[in-house]
Formats: sequence, structure tokens, C-alpha cells
Amino acid sequence: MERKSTFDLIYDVVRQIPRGKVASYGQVAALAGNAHWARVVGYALHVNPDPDGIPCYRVVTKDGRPSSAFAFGGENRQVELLLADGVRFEDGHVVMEEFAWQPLPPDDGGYYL
DNA sequence: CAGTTGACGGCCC
DNA sequence: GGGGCCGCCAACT
Repeated sequence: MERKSTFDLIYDVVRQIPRGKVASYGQVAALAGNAHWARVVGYALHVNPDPDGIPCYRVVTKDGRPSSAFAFGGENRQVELLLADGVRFEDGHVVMEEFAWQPLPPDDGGYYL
């Protein structure tokens, strides 16, 4: 039944990234089940079987910087898409402190600073 | 089947 | 502070 491969798990996570937020490869990897899949995540997105349903442009490195080998239109294209999502860039890198996707918000409430 | 690659991350120098 | 190397896992050839 579990025909879903490691890639499918990654795609599922990336697909859950809300608009206006970004997730790092390690973030996606951890959510997929293993924090050591960062490289595998990159590989999975590289094959990207569904770029229309999998917003790979919302996936950036932990530095909040887009990948250097973006094949779906260019690095600049990714920045443009993220800006359209409401993500703000600072000196060429995403303000991850504000746009890092947080699937598990605490009950304290005062988490968004 | 075994070796190499890969859109990363973290640690070392 | 910047650059380089190793390590993790799965997929590709």
C-alpha cells in the first residue's frame, strides 16, 4: 500500500507549505520524517514531477537563500514568486526569522513576536 | 550489484 | 569571518 517513496513524503510536505512562508531543505526533510534527508529533498525537488502542485520555489536553503541551480526559470524567478507570496527579502536572502514556515505553533500565542 | 551523484547541513580549519 | 570538508540518505547510471 505504501507505494509512496521517500520523494512522495517530501512532496507532501512541500505541498503543505502555506503561501507567504518558506521552508528550508532541512525543515522539509525533518517534517518528512528524517532531518538527514536534506540532500534527498534537493534530489526530490530536482525531479519535481509536479511543479504546478509542488511550489519548490518556497523551499530555500537554511540561509534563506534560493538554490543556485534553479531549473524552473532561474534564481531570480524564485525570488519573484516568493515576493508575490508576500515573502520579504533582505540583501538577497529571505527573512527566515519571519517567513520560516512553522507547522507546530505553541499554545503561548506570543510566538509571532 | 556497486559506484557516483546531489536544488544540503553542520562542523572543522 | 570566510572557505572547505565530511557526513546523511535515497535515487540514478
